[in-house]
Amino acid sequence: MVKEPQPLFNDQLEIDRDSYEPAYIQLANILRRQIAEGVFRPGDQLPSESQLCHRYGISPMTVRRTINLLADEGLISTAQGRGTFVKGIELSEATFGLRELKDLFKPDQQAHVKLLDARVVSADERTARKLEIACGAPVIYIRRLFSRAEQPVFYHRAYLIYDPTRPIVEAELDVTSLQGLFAGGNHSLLKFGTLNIESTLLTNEEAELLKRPYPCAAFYLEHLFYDYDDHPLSWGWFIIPADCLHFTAQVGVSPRQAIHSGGK
Amino acid sequence: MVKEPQPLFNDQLEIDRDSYEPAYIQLANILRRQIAEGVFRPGDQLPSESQLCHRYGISPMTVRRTINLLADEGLISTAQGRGTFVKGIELSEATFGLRELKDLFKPDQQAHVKLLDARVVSADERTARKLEIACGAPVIYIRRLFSRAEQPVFYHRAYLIYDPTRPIVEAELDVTSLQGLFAGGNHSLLKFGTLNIESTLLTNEEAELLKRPYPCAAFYLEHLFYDYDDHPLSWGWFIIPADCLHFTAQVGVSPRQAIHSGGK
DNA sequence: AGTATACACTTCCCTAGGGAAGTTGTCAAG
DNA sequence: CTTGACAACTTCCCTAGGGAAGTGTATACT
Repeated sequence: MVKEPQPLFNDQLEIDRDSYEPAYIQLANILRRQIAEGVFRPGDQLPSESQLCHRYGISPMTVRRTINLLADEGLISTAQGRGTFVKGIELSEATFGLRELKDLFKPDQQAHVKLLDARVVSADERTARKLEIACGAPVIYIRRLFSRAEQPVFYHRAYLIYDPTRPIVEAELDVTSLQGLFAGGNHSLLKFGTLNIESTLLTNEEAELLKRPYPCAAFYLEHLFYDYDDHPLSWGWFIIPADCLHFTAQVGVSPRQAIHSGGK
Repeated sequence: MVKEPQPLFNDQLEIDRDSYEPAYIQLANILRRQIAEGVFRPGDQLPSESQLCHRYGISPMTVRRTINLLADEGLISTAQGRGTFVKGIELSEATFGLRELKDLFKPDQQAHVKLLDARVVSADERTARKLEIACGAPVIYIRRLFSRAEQPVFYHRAYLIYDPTRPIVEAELDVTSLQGLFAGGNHSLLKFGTLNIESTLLTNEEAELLKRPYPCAAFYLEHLFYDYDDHPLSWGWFIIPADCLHFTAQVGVSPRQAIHSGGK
């Protein structure tokens, strides 16, 4: 029985039904902050769903949704019949995305794409295996260099299925296709893709193109895209010098997460 | 108007109420497969929630849950008042995890940790800034080399807050702490952490320790952990040669995802 | 003592709606 | 022709439960 406290700065203890924020998000924020403040520590059991219902005066379905949300975030874990528990931070659960990379593609006045090559070649063994075609079959080969403010930012090589009946060629050659791939809104033929990130050294050719000294570290980002028939459509890779890109991730509850909305 | 087709292998068209699989997951699989098969293409509008209710004979709440699930996956997007639409694949939505890294830490007979250094030093400027302490204040410095089958796998350096009143020292020095950090189950003092991944060259010292030729590309994984008082506790970085680690991710609907359960 | 059962507890999934809020198209009034 | 009201959609959030399934404990029985 807590006596009605002063509504401190952002220190919510009850669900405000008149708020524009949904109840399930408000509850998520309350629990998140309690975990962040150490009210519940890793390994501790959280109040049961029915307890939370009574405590905050909301229906089970809404509580359930909050629990699912926090479980998705990796903050808590649930075990049927036992309870829900606070998880300790796990490095292996950290995830990072390609948002930093997306910024590189952002088109503005300073951005410039130079198409170095675009021709039909015959597939070598590695390309043929990736694209699931016969060795020696014709494929489209493109090379391009992306610069920003006269400074080379990354180098892209790709092999595309050669199929005159399809307009994929122009779409892929187009500068905007890449940018659309990152920014979304491209209603393309691509259904599925796999990505692979490695760390690598620039080759001499790459170092020259990217105007970097040798040796120079870089990210190697490989992509392989499939169409709606589950056939490979394009395979290629980006070479991005180390000074142009880095990835960040977080684990656990950040202080900011607990204060701001933090919804999905 | 499709005429009732033969129930092909795994080609579910209705919700099976006797299945062990929840209805919302079955519906997610149905929609996922329809998207994968091109029944709904990027940009297309999906049937409305009430239509799905009638079509599959389930309640709105269950449909809602499916929609949320697929939206979380990034497969569809919803717009209030307009409808729900199939999204094209977006590279910027790809997420990479650190599971590959977790495997490196997996302790077995072949794994071996060599503690190269563990002593108290005074913080230089960079360390002091990261750990939010005074320049010159004492900190614990540790260096260790992790090998597998006699082959060096990564090199770790870290600076820890020097606080004799806390047992963090032993916990961090312990080999298992690292592994626990990845595998979970550590109910530690750590509340929050930030990670930073870059591509780098091995220094001469690192190359020698890791038994790699120079030059050699590597991942640089920096970590900064905070305790429950929001004070930095440890700062350090892993150096992982390029041949020991790579990250993978997928975008769009993979054929397997559409067939298997794929629920969370 | 050891075993089986019942009970209290948990999470989990689901029903069958109602109402708020946003979008779009229609249609009448100006 | 333009504008504004309105209806018909949509997604979104929520209620107030019920039942299934898993877990742990206390109790009764062999």
